[in-house]
Amino acid sequence: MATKTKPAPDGKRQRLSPEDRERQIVDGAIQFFAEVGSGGQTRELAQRLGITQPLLYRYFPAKQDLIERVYEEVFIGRWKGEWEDLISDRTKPLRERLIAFYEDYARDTLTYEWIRIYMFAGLAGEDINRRYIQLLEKGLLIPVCTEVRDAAGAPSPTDVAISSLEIEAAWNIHAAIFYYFVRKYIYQTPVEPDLAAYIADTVDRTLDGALAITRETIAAEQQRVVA
Amino acid sequence: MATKTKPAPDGKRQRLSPEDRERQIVDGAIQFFAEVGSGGQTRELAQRLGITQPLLYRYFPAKQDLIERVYEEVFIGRWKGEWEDLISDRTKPLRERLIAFYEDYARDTLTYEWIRIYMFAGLAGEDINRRYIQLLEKGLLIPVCTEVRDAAGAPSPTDVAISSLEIEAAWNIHAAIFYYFVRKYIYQTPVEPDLAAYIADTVDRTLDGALAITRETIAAEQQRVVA
DNA sequence: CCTGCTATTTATCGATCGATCACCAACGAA
DNA sequence: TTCGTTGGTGATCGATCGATAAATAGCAGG
Repeated sequence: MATKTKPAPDGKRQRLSPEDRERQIVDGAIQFFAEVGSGGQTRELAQRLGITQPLLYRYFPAKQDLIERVYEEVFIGRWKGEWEDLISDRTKPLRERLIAFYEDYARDTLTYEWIRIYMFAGLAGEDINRRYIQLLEKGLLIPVCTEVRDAAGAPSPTDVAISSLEIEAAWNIHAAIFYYFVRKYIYQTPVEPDLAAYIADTVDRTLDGALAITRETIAAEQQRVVA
Repeated sequence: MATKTKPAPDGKRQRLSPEDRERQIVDGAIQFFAEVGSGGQTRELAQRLGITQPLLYRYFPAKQDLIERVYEEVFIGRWKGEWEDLISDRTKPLRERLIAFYEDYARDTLTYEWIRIYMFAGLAGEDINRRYIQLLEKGLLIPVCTEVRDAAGAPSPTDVAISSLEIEAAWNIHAAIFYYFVRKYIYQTPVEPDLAAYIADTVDRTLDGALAITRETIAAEQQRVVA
């Protein structure tokens, strides 16, 4: 991910293979657009890469194409299908699974570049955010709700559909972790330095709430069925 | 707040008092910059206001001055000192106080314009966010921690200093509410439509966690004192 | 109705930005 | 060494943007 860009040793031009150059441009663009947003100037990006601005247009016919490549690489490329298995692995306590997941997720996804590009894209009205949220619901929130049901001794979602408040409870856990990185990388404010402790404590605090709301949902449901 | 802008009834120019025109420009700028960010063009802002672009420069010598006026108006202007009293009013249960506060806070502060301008400003590296967070810590997070201490039957902060994990627990509550509006106004994704129910449920879920971490903090502290 | 003040517009400057094109030079094949 | 392919650069175009200055028009006071 971190391609070391030599700033053209002397004044000479350096000729790279198209694959290497493209990689270098995309990596540089991720850093650059994370810093200043997709409104950043192609000339400044080129300067940081140690190349001239027209060269960008040899690899990407328009600036927008480069931006979309960045979105693709950052958002779609970093999702791991195995996370769903990790969440659903009932040989370990749910608490431990959530902590393990969020430590992994924070390392792979909740980085400086990811958080900032994600927020820039959201503000720009890109639909990449909505696409990602669909991925998140299907691959994380619903599995979490399913496991919370199990941990609460409640019926599985195949018997009683997941309520919107249960999804919101899963969002609460996610929001608490996510917002930590918003504070760190967007507001650039000091945060609790021990990330592992923060994740563990936050999961502890928010998971109990999710278990409670699930029990309430099920109790209300059973009340409804009886009536 | 919502100044009705007549788009110049016919082609004629309309002459307003400086106060009215300035108010109209600032209100329009809040809407406009919330939508597109402070990078939005002065010509487009002027067009939306039904005035010409140079007129903006009669009221604000530079674009940056208008932007800072918007920050001032939105962030500093909307904070209510009475919120701290509401949080600290021990004649009502803490749960009810928090719900009442967040309903008020959501109505006054967590609006489309506020959330978006706040996030745009954060990404732009403005220090307005850090200033606001200082306000938030002093006027909300610390008072909440203080009340959580009381509700948990724990010593007051004057006896045992508030730990960073307790502050983070207060942040968890705040993040859960805040992120709901990020989803609504930045990602523009469907959210639970019943805001009052969402706030009440979220406070219920996150407050118990905060009480628990406070009890743990105090227990660890007392352990330390004994040893 | 006239006159002076000033809110508002018209016209335009200089800088910047995305994009294009003709030209240059690095490297492999012969 | 020569030469062709192609990665890379210099120069520049047209559009856009913040900002300025001169011209215009609405309105109050006489």
